[in-house]
Amino acid sequence: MNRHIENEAAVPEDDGVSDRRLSTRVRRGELLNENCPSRDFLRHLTSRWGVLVLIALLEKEHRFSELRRKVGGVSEKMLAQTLQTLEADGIVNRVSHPVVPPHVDYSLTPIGRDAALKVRDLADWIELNVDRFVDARNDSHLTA
Amino acid sequence: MNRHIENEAAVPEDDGVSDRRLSTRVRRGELLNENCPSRDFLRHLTSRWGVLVLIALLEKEHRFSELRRKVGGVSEKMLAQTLQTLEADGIVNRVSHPVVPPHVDYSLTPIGRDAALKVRDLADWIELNVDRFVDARNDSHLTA
DNA sequence: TGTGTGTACTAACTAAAGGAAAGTTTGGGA
DNA sequence: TCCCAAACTTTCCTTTAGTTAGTACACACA
Repeated sequence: MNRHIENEAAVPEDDGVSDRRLSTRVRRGELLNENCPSRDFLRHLTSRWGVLVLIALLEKEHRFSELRRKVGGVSEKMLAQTLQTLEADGIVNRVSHPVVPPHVDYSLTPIGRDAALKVRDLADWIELNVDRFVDARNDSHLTA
Repeated sequence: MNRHIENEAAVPEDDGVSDRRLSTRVRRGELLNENCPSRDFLRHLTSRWGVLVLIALLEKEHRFSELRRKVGGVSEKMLAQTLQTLEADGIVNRVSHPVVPPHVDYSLTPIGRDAALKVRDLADWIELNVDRFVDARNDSHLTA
């Protein structure tokens, strides 16, 4: 059965498959539409470990185990998975030097750097305002 | 209370439990540290549905089912959970009118609005650059 | 009178994701 | 000889996300 909630407002005649007309289909605010392709990139860029990896890579390129040590709390599995996702998105570069022991360098692509700067802006703002957040959280508990 | 950010690099002796000395423990860039309290807010603000809820609430306050319809793809359970988390963080206000059928309004708190603006900046930038992202993703597949 | 609708949830359950720890491969050092 | 290091992968278990069904109450329609 058709469980999808159709958006009666838009998409007059679209088969939902045409990737070439993205620029005409997707306009600002389209993120709220379930099928918006930006959602994937947003999800990857704002993923739990993705954010932290991007911030680390802004400073300089890193090796895998360097990132592992730098990004506190990340497991090897999740770091590998996060890096693979970001690489597939064209956000990070992976350069493997075929030596023993292995040596792999991760760095940001041009668009990856732009995106990482945006992500870091948000992260920095949160850190600078963390006290306001803590206060707001406490207030909400008192009110509740 | 001195909440200023310390520049000191070390903090050599810390039991990891003292919440009162956060201001001395946490400095800019501390997000990469596993215990940084900003991480929770970052996680909540950048959560899959949190981002979209914040963007929707920037436009105007919404009722629960209004959000449900607006944020495409969200389930009632996840919407409720997301809203509860954001409320507990002091990011959204919940106002329940005791009528039948139920009527509950969700809106942004002051800090929630500030945060939502930052989040929307990032989201807008991604939407505006989605074509670049798609190209970068395709390139990475060709290279790989 | 009965059936159906809308609202804001919660409970129960299943599928998916996350996380801890061990295994893999290859060469070099103690 | 045994162990280690790097960059993963695999296994196993826990946590989270998602789906479905259900609730209370009022109103609309037939």
